[in-house]
Amino acid sequence: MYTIGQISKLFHLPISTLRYYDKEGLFPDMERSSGIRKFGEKEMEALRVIECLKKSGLEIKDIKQFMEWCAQGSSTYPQRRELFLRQKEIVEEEIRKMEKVLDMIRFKCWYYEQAIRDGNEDRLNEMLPNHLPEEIQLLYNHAHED
Amino acid sequence: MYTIGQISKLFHLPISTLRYYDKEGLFPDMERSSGIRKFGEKEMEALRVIECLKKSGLEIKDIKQFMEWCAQGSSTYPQRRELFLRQKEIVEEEIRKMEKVLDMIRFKCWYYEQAIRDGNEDRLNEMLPNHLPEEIQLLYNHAHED
DNA sequence: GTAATACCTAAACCTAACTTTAGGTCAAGA
DNA sequence: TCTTGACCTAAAGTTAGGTTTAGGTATTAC
Repeated sequence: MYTIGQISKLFHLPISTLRYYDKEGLFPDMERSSGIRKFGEKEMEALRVIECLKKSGLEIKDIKQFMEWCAQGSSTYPQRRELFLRQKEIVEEEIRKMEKVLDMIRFKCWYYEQAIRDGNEDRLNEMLPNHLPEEIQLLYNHAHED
Repeated sequence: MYTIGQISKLFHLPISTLRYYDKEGLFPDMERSSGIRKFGEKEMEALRVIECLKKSGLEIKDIKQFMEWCAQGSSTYPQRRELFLRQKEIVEEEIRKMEKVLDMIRFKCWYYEQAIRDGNEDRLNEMLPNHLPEEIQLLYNHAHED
Protein backbone atom coordinates (compact mmCIF):
# COMPACT_ATOMS: atom_id res chain seq x y z
CA MET A 1 0.00 0.00 0.00
CA TYR A 2 1.24 3.48 -0.92
CA THR A 3 0.47 7.01 0.23
CA ILE A 4 -0.52 9.76 -2.16
CA GLY A 5 3.00 11.23 -2.05
CA GLN A 6 4.61 7.93 -3.05
CA ILE A 7 2.13 7.44 -5.91
CA SER A 8 2.75 11.00 -7.02
CA LYS A 9 6.44 10.17 -7.48
CA LEU A 10 5.88 6.72 -8.99
CA PHE A 11 3.47 8.05 -11.65
CA HIS A 12 4.94 11.54 -12.06
CA LEU A 13 1.57 13.13 -11.31
CA PRO A 14 1.01 16.11 -9.00
CA ILE A 15 -0.66 15.26 -5.69
CA SER A 16 -3.36 17.76 -6.56
CA THR A 17 -4.18 15.78 -9.70
CA LEU A 18 -4.49 12.52 -7.76
CA ARG A 19 -6.86 14.16 -5.28
CA TYR A 20 -8.83 15.66 -8.18
CA TYR A 21 -9.18 12.21 -9.80
CA ASP A 22 -10.35 10.81 -6.47
CA LYS A 23 -12.88 13.60 -6.05
CA GLU A 24 -14.18 12.88 -9.57
CA GLY A 25 -14.80 9.27 -8.54
CA LEU A 26 -11.99 7.59 -10.46
CA PHE A 27 -11.05 5.37 -7.51
CA PRO A 28 -14.39 4.00 -6.31
CA ASP A 29 -14.15 2.74 -2.72
CA MET A 30 -10.45 3.35 -2.30
CA GLU A 31 -9.40 2.47 1.24
CA ARG A 32 -8.45 5.05 3.83
CA SER A 33 -6.86 4.75 7.26
CA SER A 34 -7.90 7.59 9.56
CA GLY A 35 -8.68 9.82 6.62
CA ILE A 36 -5.50 9.09 4.67
CA ARG A 37 -5.81 7.56 1.21
CA LYS A 38 -4.25 4.14 0.69
CA PHE A 39 -3.35 3.33 -2.92
CA GLY A 40 -3.15 -0.42 -3.63
CA GLU A 41 -2.60 -2.53 -6.77
CA LYS A 42 -6.19 -1.85 -7.84
CA GLU A 43 -5.65 1.92 -7.77
CA MET A 44 -2.32 1.61 -9.57
CA GLU A 45 -3.87 -0.36 -12.42
CA ALA A 46 -6.68 2.23 -12.41
CA LEU A 47 -4.08 4.96 -12.90
CA ARG A 48 -2.53 3.11 -15.85
CA VAL A 49 -5.96 2.76 -17.40
CA ILE A 50 -6.78 6.40 -16.69
CA GLU A 51 -3.67 7.53 -18.59
CA CYS A 52 -4.54 5.19 -21.42
CA LEU A 53 -8.18 6.23 -21.71
CA LYS A 54 -7.31 9.90 -21.35
CA LYS A 55 -4.81 9.68 -24.22
CA SER A 56 -7.44 7.85 -26.24
CA GLY A 57 -9.63 10.94 -25.95
CA LEU A 58 -12.08 9.95 -23.21
CA GLU A 59 -13.33 12.55 -20.75
CA ILE A 60 -13.01 12.17 -16.99
CA LYS A 61 -16.72 11.55 -16.56
CA ASP A 62 -16.59 8.63 -19.02
CA ILE A 63 -13.54 7.19 -17.27
CA LYS A 64 -15.53 7.41 -14.06
CA GLN A 65 -18.30 5.42 -15.71
CA PHE A 66 -15.76 2.74 -16.63
CA MET A 67 -14.41 2.60 -13.06
CA GLU A 68 -17.94 2.18 -11.77
CA TRP A 69 -18.46 -0.73 -14.17
CA CYS A 70 -15.29 -2.30 -12.75
CA ALA A 71 -16.65 -1.94 -9.23
CA GLN A 72 -19.92 -3.59 -10.28
CA GLY A 73 -18.32 -6.91 -11.14
CA SER A 74 -18.74 -9.48 -13.87
CA SER A 75 -22.11 -8.28 -15.14
CA THR A 76 -20.42 -5.32 -16.85
CA TYR A 77 -17.72 -7.21 -18.79
CA PRO A 78 -19.58 -6.63 -22.10
CA GLN A 79 -19.80 -2.85 -21.63
CA ARG A 80 -16.14 -2.66 -20.70
CA ARG A 81 -15.16 -4.69 -23.75
CA GLU A 82 -17.30 -2.50 -26.02
CA LEU A 83 -15.63 0.59 -24.60
CA PHE A 84 -12.14 -0.69 -25.42
CA LEU A 85 -13.24 -1.81 -28.89
CA ARG A 86 -14.55 1.72 -29.55
CA GLN A 87 -11.41 3.38 -28.22
CA LYS A 88 -9.28 1.03 -30.34
CA GLU A 89 -10.89 2.41 -33.51
CA ILE A 90 -10.46 5.95 -32.27
CA VAL A 91 -6.78 5.54 -31.40
CA GLU A 92 -6.03 3.79 -34.70
CA GLU A 93 -7.62 6.70 -36.54
CA GLU A 94 -5.71 9.17 -34.40
CA ILE A 95 -2.41 7.47 -35.20
CA ARG A 96 -3.23 7.63 -38.92
CA LYS A 97 -3.84 11.37 -38.54
CA MET A 98 -0.58 11.83 -36.69
CA GLU A 99 1.29 10.01 -39.46
CA LYS A 100 -0.18 12.51 -41.88
CA VAL A 101 0.88 15.39 -39.64
CA LEU A 102 4.35 13.85 -39.50
CA ASP A 103 4.56 13.68 -43.29
CA MET A 104 3.58 17.36 -43.52
CA ILE A 105 6.32 18.19 -41.02
CA ARG A 106 8.87 16.07 -42.90
CA PHE A 107 7.92 17.87 -46.09
CA LYS A 108 8.34 21.26 -44.45
CA CYS A 109 11.74 20.25 -43.06
CA TRP A 110 12.87 19.38 -46.59
CA TYR A 111 11.24 22.52 -47.98
CA TYR A 112 13.09 24.90 -45.68
CA GLU A 113 16.35 23.04 -46.16
CA GLN A 114 16.01 23.71 -49.88
CA ALA A 115 14.93 27.30 -49.30
CA ILE A 116 18.01 27.91 -47.15
CA ARG A 117 20.31 26.41 -49.85
CA ASP A 118 18.68 28.47 -52.61
CA GLY A 119 18.22 31.67 -50.59
CA ASN A 120 14.65 31.94 -51.87
CA GLU A 121 11.57 29.87 -52.75
CA ASP A 122 11.61 30.41 -56.52
CA ARG A 123 12.79 26.96 -57.52
CA LEU A 124 10.46 25.37 -54.94
CA ASN A 125 7.47 27.29 -56.28
CA GLU A 126 8.22 25.97 -59.76
CA MET A 127 8.25 22.39 -58.48
CA LEU A 128 4.94 22.74 -56.61
CA PRO A 129 2.54 21.02 -56.53
CA ASN A 130 3.43 18.15 -58.88
CA HIS A 131 7.10 18.17 -59.80
CA LEU A 132 8.81 17.43 -56.50
CA PRO A 133 11.45 14.71 -56.11
CA GLU A 134 9.74 11.34 -55.87
CA GLU A 135 10.26 10.75 -52.13
CA ILE A 136 9.15 14.25 -51.26
CA GLN A 137 6.17 14.15 -53.59
CA LEU A 138 4.85 11.17 -51.62
CA LEU A 139 5.09 13.10 -48.34
CA TYR A 140 3.47 16.15 -49.93
CA ASN A 141 0.62 14.17 -51.44
CA HIS A 142 -0.09 12.30 -48.23
CA ALA A 143 -0.07 15.53 -46.22
CA HIS A 144 -2.29 17.39 -48.70
CA GLU A 145 -4.80 14.69 -49.72
CA ASP A 146 -8.52 15.04 -48.85
CA MET B 1 -10.38 33.77 -53.86
CA TYR B 2 -12.89 32.40 -51.36
CA THR B 3 -15.18 33.93 -48.75
CA ILE B 4 -15.17 32.82 -45.14
CA GLY B 5 -18.31 30.73 -45.69
CA GLN B 6 -16.74 28.80 -48.56
CA ILE B 7 -13.55 28.16 -46.59
CA SER B 8 -15.65 27.05 -43.64
CA LYS B 9 -17.17 24.32 -45.79
CA LEU B 10 -13.94 23.38 -47.56
CA PHE B 11 -12.03 22.91 -44.29
CA HIS B 12 -14.93 21.79 -42.08
CA LEU B 13 -14.19 24.57 -39.61
CA PRO B 14 -16.84 26.83 -38.02
CA ILE B 15 -16.86 30.41 -39.30
CA SER B 16 -16.36 31.57 -35.72
CA THR B 17 -13.11 29.60 -35.56
CA LEU B 18 -11.80 31.15 -38.76
CA ARG B 19 -12.57 34.63 -37.45
CA TYR B 20 -10.92 33.72 -34.17
CA TYR B 21 -7.75 32.57 -35.99
CA ASP B 22 -7.73 35.82 -37.94
CA LYS B 23 -8.15 37.87 -34.78
CA GLU B 24 -5.23 35.96 -33.22
CA GLY B 25 -3.05 36.99 -36.15
CA LEU B 26 -2.80 33.65 -37.95
CA PHE B 27 -3.38 35.23 -41.37
CA PRO B 28 -1.04 38.22 -41.39
CA ASP B 29 -2.10 40.77 -43.97
CA MET B 30 -4.97 38.76 -45.43
CA GLU B 31 -6.74 40.79 -48.12
CA ARG B 32 -10.19 42.28 -47.66
CA SER B 33 -12.62 43.89 -50.07
CA SER B 34 -14.84 46.46 -48.35
CA GLY B 35 -14.38 44.77 -45.01
CA ILE B 36 -14.96 41.21 -46.23
CA ARG B 37 -12.15 38.69 -45.80
CA LYS B 38 -10.69 37.16 -48.98
CA PHE B 39 -9.02 33.77 -48.49
CA GLY B 40 -6.43 32.94 -51.17
CA GLU B 41 -3.94 30.11 -51.73
CA LYS B 42 -1.67 31.60 -49.06
CA GLU B 43 -4.40 31.45 -46.44
CA MET B 44 -5.39 27.93 -47.46
CA GLU B 45 -1.84 26.66 -47.04
CA ALA B 46 -1.75 28.55 -43.74
CA LEU B 47 -4.83 26.62 -42.62
CA ARG B 48 -3.21 23.30 -43.52
CA VAL B 49 -0.15 24.29 -41.52
CA ILE B 50 -2.29 25.48 -38.61
CA GLU B 51 -4.02 22.10 -38.40
CA CYS B 52 -0.65 20.38 -38.59
CA LEU B 53 1.06 22.52 -35.96
CA LYS B 54 -1.97 22.38 -33.67
CA LYS B 55 -1.99 18.58 -33.80
CA SER B 56 1.73 18.61 -33.12
CA GLY B 57 0.97 20.36 -29.82
CA LEU B 58 1.79 23.99 -30.62
CA GLU B 59 -0.28 26.78 -29.09
CA ILE B 60 -1.99 29.48 -31.15
CA LYS B 61 0.47 32.15 -30.07
CA ASP B 62 3.40 30.03 -31.31
CA ILE B 63 1.63 29.38 -34.60
CA LYS B 64 1.18 33.14 -34.89
CA GLN B 65 4.92 33.54 -34.42
CA PHE B 66 5.49 31.12 -37.29
CA MET B 67 3.07 32.98 -39.54
CA GLU B 68 4.90 36.20 -38.77
CA TRP B 69 8.18 34.56 -39.76
CA CYS B 70 6.57 33.57 -43.06
CA ALA B 71 5.51 37.17 -43.65
CA GLN B 72 9.05 38.40 -42.93
CA GLY B 73 10.59 36.55 -45.87
CA SER B 74 13.78 34.63 -46.50
CA SER B 75 15.68 35.85 -43.44
CA THR B 76 13.58 33.58 -41.22
CA TYR B 77 14.04 30.28 -43.10
CA PRO B 78 16.36 28.95 -40.38
CA GLN B 79 13.89 29.62 -37.55
CA ARG B 80 11.08 28.01 -39.52
CA ARG B 81 13.21 24.97 -40.24
CA GLU B 82 14.21 24.66 -36.57
CA LEU B 83 10.55 24.79 -35.57
CA PHE B 84 9.62 21.90 -37.85
CA LEU B 85 12.63 19.89 -36.71
CA ARG B 86 11.52 20.34 -33.09
CA GLN B 87 7.91 19.44 -33.85
CA LYS B 88 9.11 16.36 -35.75
CA GLU B 89 10.71 15.00 -32.57
CA ILE B 90 7.61 15.81 -30.56
CA VAL B 91 5.22 14.12 -32.99
CA GLU B 92 7.44 11.04 -33.30
CA GLU B 93 7.44 10.70 -29.51
CA GLU B 94 3.68 11.23 -29.43
CA ILE B 95 3.14 8.45 -31.96
CA ARG B 96 5.30 6.11 -29.85
CA LYS B 97 3.11 6.92 -26.85
CA MET B 98 -0.06 6.29 -28.84
CA GLU B 99 1.28 2.89 -29.95
CA LYS B 100 1.71 2.04 -26.29
CA VAL B 101 -1.81 3.21 -25.53
CA LEU B 102 -3.01 1.06 -28.41
CA ASP B 103 -1.26 -2.02 -27.02
CA MET B 104 -2.89 -1.43 -23.63
CA ILE B 105 -6.26 -1.21 -25.34
CA ARG B 106 -5.59 -4.36 -27.39
CA PHE B 107 -4.65 -6.15 -24.20
CA LYS B 108 -7.86 -5.01 -22.48
CA CYS B 109 -9.93 -6.15 -25.46
CA TRP B 110 -8.41 -9.62 -25.15
CA TYR B 111 -8.76 -9.52 -21.36
CA TYR B 112 -12.49 -8.82 -21.40
CA GLU B 113 -13.08 -11.32 -24.16
CA GLN B 114 -11.57 -13.99 -21.87
CA ALA B 115 -13.46 -12.69 -18.84
CA ILE B 116 -16.74 -12.95 -20.76
CA ARG B 117 -15.91 -16.55 -21.83
CA ASP B 118 -14.93 -17.55 -18.29
CA GLY B 119 -17.64 -15.57 -16.48
CA ASN B 120 -15.02 -14.30 -14.03
CA GLU B 121 -11.41 -13.10 -13.81
CA ASP B 122 -10.00 -16.02 -11.78
CA ARG B 123 -8.06 -17.67 -14.59
CA LEU B 124 -6.84 -14.27 -15.81
CA ASN B 125 -5.59 -13.34 -12.35
CA GLU B 126 -3.58 -16.55 -12.22
CA MET B 127 -1.92 -15.72 -15.54
CA LEU B 128 -0.99 -12.18 -14.53
CA PRO B 129 1.53 -10.65 -14.75
CA ASN B 130 3.93 -13.17 -16.35
CA HIS B 131 2.10 -16.19 -17.70
CA LEU B 132 -0.01 -14.76 -20.47
CA PRO B 133 -0.11 -16.25 -23.99
CA GLU B 134 2.99 -15.11 -25.88
CA GLU B 135 1.28 -12.57 -28.20
CA ILE B 136 -0.67 -11.05 -25.34
CA GLN B 137 2.30 -10.99 -23.01
CA LEU B 138 4.08 -8.74 -25.54
CA LEU B 139 1.18 -6.28 -25.57
CA TYR B 140 0.97 -6.36 -21.78
CA ASN B 141 4.70 -5.78 -21.30
CA HIS B 142 4.80 -2.93 -23.79
CA ALA B 143 1.78 -1.27 -22.17
CA HIS B 144 3.12 -1.70 -18.63
CA GLU B 145 6.84 -0.96 -19.07
CA ASP B 146 8.54 2.08 -17.45
C1' DG C 1 7.93 21.69 23.21
C1' DT C 2 8.35 23.15 18.87
C1' DA C 3 9.27 22.85 14.08
C1' DA C 4 9.21 20.48 9.89
C1' DT C 5 6.61 17.08 7.02
C1' DA C 6 3.00 14.76 5.03
C1' DC C 7 -1.46 14.30 4.94
C1' DC C 8 -6.61 16.31 4.69
C1' DT C 9 -10.95 19.46 2.75
C1' DA C 10 -13.66 22.97 0.44
C1' DA C 11 -13.74 26.45 -2.51
C1' DA C 12 -11.83 29.81 -5.44
C1' DC C 13 -8.99 30.41 -9.31
C1' DC C 14 -6.80 29.59 -13.95
C1' DT C 15 -6.06 28.80 -19.05
C1' DA C 16 -6.60 27.81 -23.89
C1' DA C 17 -9.42 27.67 -27.52
C1' DC C 18 -13.35 28.46 -28.89
C1' DT C 19 -18.49 29.93 -29.10
C1' DT C 20 -22.26 32.86 -28.39
C1' DT C 21 -24.54 37.17 -28.20
C1' DA C 22 -25.96 41.60 -29.56
C1' DG C 23 -25.96 44.82 -32.77
C1' DG C 24 -24.87 46.41 -37.47
C1' DT C 25 -23.86 46.64 -43.00
C1' DC C 26 -24.91 45.35 -47.57
C1' DA C 27 -26.86 43.00 -51.88
C1' DA C 28 -30.22 40.12 -54.16
C1' DG C 29 -34.89 38.32 -54.82
C1' DA C 30 -40.33 38.38 -54.40
C1' DT D 1 -40.26 47.63 -49.93
C1' DC D 2 -39.00 44.31 -47.15
C1' DT D 3 -36.88 40.33 -45.78
C1' DT D 4 -33.52 36.86 -46.32
C1' DG D 5 -28.82 35.54 -46.20
C1' DA D 6 -23.95 36.33 -45.91
C1' DC D 7 -20.84 39.07 -44.11
C1' DC D 8 -18.83 42.25 -40.03
C1' DT D 9 -17.20 43.65 -34.76
C1' DA D 10 -16.53 43.72 -29.80
C1' DA D 11 -17.32 41.62 -25.78
C1' DA D 12 -19.10 38.23 -22.79
C1' DG D 13 -19.65 33.30 -21.91
C1' DT D 14 -18.23 28.33 -21.88
C1' DT D 15 -15.66 24.06 -20.85
C1' DA D 16 -12.43 20.63 -19.31
C1' DG D 17 -8.99 19.60 -16.49
C1' DG D 18 -6.66 20.78 -13.46
C1' DT D 19 -4.09 24.15 -9.62
C1' DT D 20 -3.93 27.17 -5.82
C1' DT D 21 -5.31 28.89 -1.47
C1' DA D 22 -6.62 28.86 3.22
C1' DG D 23 -7.15 26.50 7.06
C1' DG D 24 -6.65 22.22 9.74
C1' DT D 25 -4.69 17.39 11.75
C1' DA D 26 -1.16 14.00 12.91
C1' DT D 27 3.45 12.17 13.19
C1' DT D 28 8.28 12.36 13.56
C1' DA D 29 12.98 14.88 14.48
C1' DC D 30 15.53 17.52 17.44
